[in-house]
Amino acid sequence: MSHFGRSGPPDIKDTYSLLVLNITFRTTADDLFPLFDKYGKVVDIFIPRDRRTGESRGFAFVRYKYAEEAQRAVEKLDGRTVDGRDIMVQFAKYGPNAEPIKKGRIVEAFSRSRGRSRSRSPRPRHRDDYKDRDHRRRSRSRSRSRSRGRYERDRYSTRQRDHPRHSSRSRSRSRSLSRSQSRSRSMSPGEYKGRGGGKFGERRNRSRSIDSASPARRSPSPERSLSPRKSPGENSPEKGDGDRSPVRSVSPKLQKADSRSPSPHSSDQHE
DNA sequence: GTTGAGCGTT
Repeated sequence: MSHFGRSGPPDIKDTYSLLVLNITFRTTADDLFPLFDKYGKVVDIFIPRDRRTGESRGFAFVRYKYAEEAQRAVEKLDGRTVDGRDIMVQFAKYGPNAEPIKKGRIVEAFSRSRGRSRSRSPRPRHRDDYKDRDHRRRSRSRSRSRSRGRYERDRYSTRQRDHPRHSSRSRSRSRSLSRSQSRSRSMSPGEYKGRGGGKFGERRNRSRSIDSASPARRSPSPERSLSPRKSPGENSPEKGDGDRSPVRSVSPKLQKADSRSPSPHSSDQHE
Protein backbone atom coordinates (compact mmCIF):
# COMPACT_ATOMS: atom_id res chain seq x y z
CA MET A 1 0.00 0.00 0.00
CA SER A 2 2.90 2.26 0.45
CA HIS A 3 4.34 1.98 -2.97
CA PHE A 4 2.08 2.81 -5.88
CA GLY A 5 2.86 2.30 -9.46
CA ARG A 6 5.97 0.37 -8.68
CA SER A 7 4.92 -2.66 -10.62
CA GLY A 8 2.73 -0.96 -13.11
CA PRO A 9 -0.94 -0.31 -12.68
CA PRO A 10 -2.20 -2.18 -9.60
CA ASP A 11 -5.89 -2.39 -10.33
CA ILE A 12 -7.72 -0.06 -12.61
CA LYS A 13 -10.95 -1.81 -13.32
CA ASP A 14 -13.21 0.40 -11.30
CA THR A 15 -11.15 3.42 -10.58
CA TYR A 16 -11.66 6.97 -11.68
CA SER A 17 -8.60 8.64 -13.03
CA LEU A 18 -8.08 12.33 -12.54
CA LEU A 19 -5.65 14.38 -14.43
CA VAL A 20 -3.75 16.98 -12.45
CA LEU A 21 -2.17 19.64 -14.61
CA ASN A 22 -0.18 22.74 -14.00
CA ILE A 23 1.69 21.20 -11.15
CA THR A 24 5.27 22.07 -10.47
CA PHE A 25 8.04 19.89 -11.76
CA ARG A 26 9.06 19.23 -8.24
CA THR A 27 5.70 18.07 -7.06
CA THR A 28 5.67 14.40 -6.25
CA ALA A 29 2.94 11.86 -5.64
CA ASP A 30 3.61 12.07 -1.94
CA ASP A 31 2.76 15.72 -2.04
CA LEU A 32 -0.47 15.14 -3.88
CA PHE A 33 -1.47 12.11 -1.91
CA PRO A 34 -2.44 13.94 1.30
CA LEU A 35 -4.22 16.55 -0.72
CA PHE A 36 -6.30 14.18 -2.73
CA ASP A 37 -6.66 11.59 -0.05
CA LYS A 38 -8.30 14.11 2.19
CA TYR A 39 -11.18 14.45 -0.21
CA GLY A 40 -11.60 10.79 -0.95
CA LYS A 41 -10.03 7.40 -1.22
CA VAL A 42 -7.04 7.57 -3.49
CA VAL A 43 -6.30 4.26 -5.09
CA ASP A 44 -3.16 5.19 -6.90
CA ILE A 45 -1.21 8.20 -8.00
CA PHE A 46 1.02 8.21 -10.98
CA ILE A 47 3.20 11.01 -12.25
CA PRO A 48 4.58 10.58 -15.74
CA ARG A 49 8.19 11.47 -16.02
CA ASP A 50 10.65 11.90 -18.78
CA ARG A 51 12.42 8.85 -20.14
CA ARG A 52 15.82 10.44 -20.33
CA THR A 53 15.94 12.89 -17.50
CA GLY A 54 13.36 11.25 -15.33
CA GLU A 55 11.87 14.51 -14.22
CA SER A 56 8.19 15.08 -13.80
CA ARG A 57 6.40 16.35 -16.84
CA GLY A 58 4.23 18.69 -14.91
CA PHE A 59 1.11 16.64 -14.48
CA ALA A 60 -0.03 13.69 -12.46
CA PHE A 61 -2.78 11.09 -12.51
CA VAL A 62 -4.78 10.49 -9.40
CA ARG A 63 -7.06 7.47 -9.30
CA TYR A 64 -10.02 7.50 -7.01
CA LYS A 65 -12.18 4.63 -5.95
CA TYR A 66 -15.43 6.45 -6.37
CA ALA A 67 -16.49 9.02 -8.89
CA GLU A 68 -18.16 11.19 -6.32
CA GLU A 69 -14.95 11.54 -4.42
CA ALA A 70 -13.06 12.20 -7.56
CA GLN A 71 -15.55 14.81 -8.59
CA ARG A 72 -15.29 16.44 -5.25
CA ALA A 73 -11.53 16.48 -5.39
CA VAL A 74 -11.73 18.07 -8.79
CA GLU A 75 -13.92 20.84 -7.51
CA LYS A 76 -11.89 21.29 -4.39
CA LEU A 77 -8.39 20.87 -5.67
CA ASP A 78 -9.02 22.34 -9.06
CA GLY A 79 -7.50 25.79 -9.09
CA ARG A 80 -5.81 25.24 -5.79
CA THR A 81 -2.35 26.58 -5.27
CA VAL A 82 0.16 23.81 -4.80
CA ASP A 83 3.82 24.50 -4.32
CA GLY A 84 3.20 28.06 -5.35
CA ARG A 85 1.31 27.22 -8.50
CA ASP A 86 -2.33 26.71 -9.25
CA ILE A 87 -3.02 23.17 -10.28
CA MET A 88 -5.83 22.03 -12.53
CA VAL A 89 -7.66 18.88 -11.63
CA GLN A 90 -9.98 17.30 -14.15
CA PHE A 91 -11.18 13.89 -15.19
CA ALA A 92 -8.85 12.05 -17.49
CA LYS A 93 -10.14 11.75 -21.00
CA TYR A 94 -7.85 8.98 -22.08
CA GLY A 95 -6.83 5.83 -20.28
CA PRO A 96 -3.42 4.22 -19.95
CA ASN A 97 -4.19 2.12 -22.98
CA ALA A 98 -4.61 5.23 -25.06
CA GLU A 99 -8.30 4.59 -25.02
CA PRO A 100 -11.01 7.09 -24.27
CA ILE A 101 -12.47 6.97 -20.82
CA LYS A 102 -16.17 6.89 -20.16
CA LYS A 103 -17.08 9.56 -17.69
CA GLY A 104 -13.62 9.54 -16.21
CA ARG A 105 -13.86 5.94 -15.28
CA ILE A 106 -11.26 3.57 -16.59
CA VAL A 107 -12.74 0.63 -18.37
CA GLU A 108 -10.95 -2.61 -18.91
CA ALA A 109 -9.64 -3.64 -22.28
CA PHE A 110 -12.35 -6.20 -22.89
CA SER A 111 -14.95 -3.69 -21.89
CA ARG A 112 -14.74 -2.04 -25.26
CA SER A 113 -15.66 -5.35 -26.81
CA ARG A 114 -19.12 -5.38 -25.41
CA GLY A 115 -19.24 -1.76 -24.52
CA ARG A 116 -21.26 -0.68 -27.52
CA SER A 117 -22.32 2.83 -26.80
CA ARG A 118 -23.86 2.04 -23.50
CA SER A 119 -23.62 5.68 -22.64
CA ARG A 120 -24.54 8.43 -24.99
CA SER A 121 -22.51 11.03 -23.14
CA PRO A 122 -18.91 10.63 -24.15
CA ARG A 123 -18.16 14.20 -23.19
CA PRO A 124 -18.79 15.01 -19.57
CA ARG A 125 -17.82 18.57 -20.27
CA HIS A 126 -19.92 21.27 -21.77
CA ARG A 127 -19.69 22.20 -25.37
CA ASP A 128 -18.14 25.52 -24.53
CA ASP A 129 -15.37 23.83 -22.69
CA TYR A 130 -14.59 21.67 -25.61
CA LYS A 131 -14.46 24.57 -27.98
CA ASP A 132 -12.31 26.52 -25.63
CA ARG A 133 -9.97 23.64 -25.22
CA ASP A 134 -9.60 23.26 -28.94
CA HIS A 135 -8.89 26.89 -29.33
CA ARG A 136 -6.28 26.88 -26.67
CA ARG A 137 -4.68 23.80 -28.05
CA ARG A 138 -4.42 25.28 -31.49
CA SER A 139 -2.88 28.40 -30.10
CA ARG A 140 -0.39 26.28 -28.26
CA SER A 141 0.56 24.49 -31.43
CA ARG A 142 1.75 27.71 -32.93
CA SER A 143 3.83 28.46 -29.94
CA ARG A 144 6.88 26.46 -29.28
CA SER A 145 6.52 23.81 -26.70
CA ARG A 146 9.71 22.78 -25.14
CA SER A 147 8.95 20.11 -22.66
CA ARG A 148 6.35 18.40 -24.75
CA GLY A 149 8.11 18.82 -28.03
CA ARG A 150 11.17 17.02 -26.94
CA TYR A 151 9.20 14.30 -25.30
CA GLU A 152 7.18 13.59 -28.39
CA ARG A 153 10.33 13.25 -30.36
CA ASP A 154 11.74 10.92 -27.83
CA ARG A 155 8.71 8.79 -27.39
CA TYR A 156 8.52 8.19 -31.09
CA SER A 157 12.21 7.62 -31.34
CA THR A 158 11.98 4.59 -29.15
CA ARG A 159 12.00 2.38 -32.18
CA GLN A 160 15.42 1.45 -33.29
CA ARG A 161 16.08 2.32 -36.82
CA ASP A 162 18.13 -0.75 -37.53
CA HIS A 163 18.14 -1.81 -41.08
CA PRO A 164 17.94 -5.58 -41.07
CA ARG A 165 19.73 -5.93 -44.33
CA HIS A 166 21.42 -9.25 -44.75
CA SER A 167 23.34 -8.13 -47.78
CA SER A 168 26.77 -8.11 -46.32
CA ARG A 169 26.81 -8.59 -42.64
CA SER A 170 30.56 -8.49 -42.79
CA ARG A 171 30.67 -4.73 -42.96
CA SER A 172 27.16 -3.76 -42.00
CA ARG A 173 27.46 -5.64 -38.79
CA SER A 174 30.09 -3.25 -37.57
CA ARG A 175 27.58 -0.43 -37.24
CA SER A 176 24.94 -2.45 -35.53
CA LEU A 177 27.41 -3.83 -33.10
CA SER A 178 28.74 -0.45 -32.21
CA ARG A 179 25.21 0.73 -31.39
CA SER A 180 24.53 -2.26 -29.27
CA GLN A 181 27.66 -1.80 -27.28
CA SER A 182 26.86 1.84 -26.80
CA ARG A 183 23.67 0.79 -25.07
CA SER A 184 25.62 -0.01 -21.99
CA ARG A 185 23.36 0.75 -19.07
CA SER A 186 24.43 0.53 -15.50
CA MET A 187 21.21 0.03 -13.63
CA SER A 188 21.32 -1.60 -10.29
CA PRO A 189 18.24 -3.59 -9.33
CA GLY A 190 19.01 -3.05 -5.70
CA GLU A 191 18.16 0.61 -6.03
CA TYR A 192 14.53 -0.16 -5.39
CA LYS A 193 15.12 -1.26 -1.85
CA GLY A 194 17.62 1.44 -1.18
CA ARG A 195 15.02 4.12 -1.26
CA GLY A 196 13.24 4.99 1.93
CA GLY A 197 10.75 7.69 2.71
CA GLY A 198 8.78 7.78 -0.51
CA LYS A 199 5.44 6.23 0.15
CA PHE A 200 4.31 6.05 -3.40
CA GLY A 201 7.72 5.05 -4.52
CA GLU A 202 8.07 7.11 -7.59
CA ARG A 203 10.32 5.62 -10.14
CA ARG A 204 12.74 8.45 -10.32
CA ASN A 205 15.78 7.20 -12.08
CA ARG A 206 18.66 9.51 -11.55
CA SER A 207 20.69 7.65 -14.09
CA ARG A 208 22.34 10.07 -16.36
CA SER A 209 23.72 7.29 -18.47
CA ILE A 210 20.76 7.62 -20.73
CA ASP A 211 22.27 10.84 -21.92
CA SER A 212 24.59 8.73 -23.95
CA ALA A 213 21.66 7.84 -26.10
CA SER A 214 21.34 11.41 -27.27
CA PRO A 215 24.58 13.27 -26.83
CA ALA A 216 23.67 15.89 -29.38
CA ARG A 217 20.60 16.93 -27.47
CA ARG A 218 21.58 18.51 -24.22
CA SER A 219 25.23 18.13 -23.66
CA PRO A 220 27.05 21.36 -23.12
CA SER A 221 30.19 19.31 -22.66
CA PRO A 222 30.06 16.33 -24.96
CA GLU A 223 33.61 15.47 -24.13
CA ARG A 224 32.81 15.07 -20.50
CA SER A 225 29.46 13.54 -21.19
CA LEU A 226 31.13 10.85 -23.18
CA SER A 227 31.32 7.50 -21.58
CA PRO A 228 34.39 7.41 -19.43
CA ARG A 229 34.81 3.72 -20.10
CA LYS A 230 35.09 4.42 -23.75
CA SER A 231 37.91 6.24 -25.38
CA PRO A 232 37.18 8.90 -27.94
CA GLY A 233 39.60 7.20 -30.27
CA GLU A 234 37.51 4.08 -30.21
CA ASN A 235 34.45 6.08 -30.76
CA SER A 236 34.92 5.60 -34.46
CA PRO A 237 33.99 2.01 -35.03
CA GLU A 238 33.52 2.63 -38.69
CA LYS A 239 37.02 3.84 -38.99
CA GLY A 240 38.20 0.88 -37.03
CA ASP A 241 36.47 -1.44 -39.36
CA GLY A 242 37.80 0.49 -42.27
CA ASP A 243 41.21 0.04 -40.87
CA ARG A 244 40.88 -3.62 -41.54
CA SER A 245 40.20 -2.79 -45.09
CA PRO A 246 42.88 -3.88 -47.52
CA VAL A 247 43.38 -0.24 -48.38
CA ARG A 248 45.52 0.47 -45.42
CA SER A 249 48.89 1.00 -46.92
CA VAL A 250 49.39 4.69 -46.99
CA SER A 251 52.72 6.26 -47.37
CA PRO A 252 53.60 8.63 -44.58
CA LYS A 253 54.95 11.18 -46.95
CA LEU A 254 51.78 10.94 -48.95
CA GLN A 255 49.76 11.78 -45.89
CA LYS A 256 51.82 14.85 -45.31
CA ALA A 257 51.45 15.88 -48.87
CA ASP A 258 47.72 15.52 -48.65
CA SER A 259 46.09 18.39 -46.84
CA ARG A 260 43.19 16.21 -45.80
CA SER A 261 45.11 13.83 -43.68
CA PRO A 262 42.76 11.16 -42.43
CA SER A 263 43.06 11.52 -38.74
CA PRO A 264 41.83 8.59 -36.66
CA HIS A 265 39.64 10.81 -34.53
CA SER A 266 38.95 13.66 -36.88
CA SER A 267 37.84 11.27 -39.53
CA ASP A 268 34.40 11.14 -38.07
CA GLN A 269 32.58 11.85 -41.21
CA HIS A 270 28.86 12.22 -41.05
CA GLU A 271 26.98 8.97 -41.33
C1' DG B 1 20.00 25.83 -12.05
C1' DT B 2 16.18 25.84 -16.42
C1' DT B 3 10.79 25.05 -19.26
C1' DG B 4 4.67 25.32 -18.66
C1' DA B 5 0.97 22.84 -22.96
C1' DG B 6 -1.29 18.70 -21.98
C1' DC B 7 -3.37 12.78 -21.04
C1' DG B 8 -0.15 7.67 -18.04
C1' DT B 9 3.61 3.35 -16.02
C1' DT B 10 5.58 -2.93 -15.14
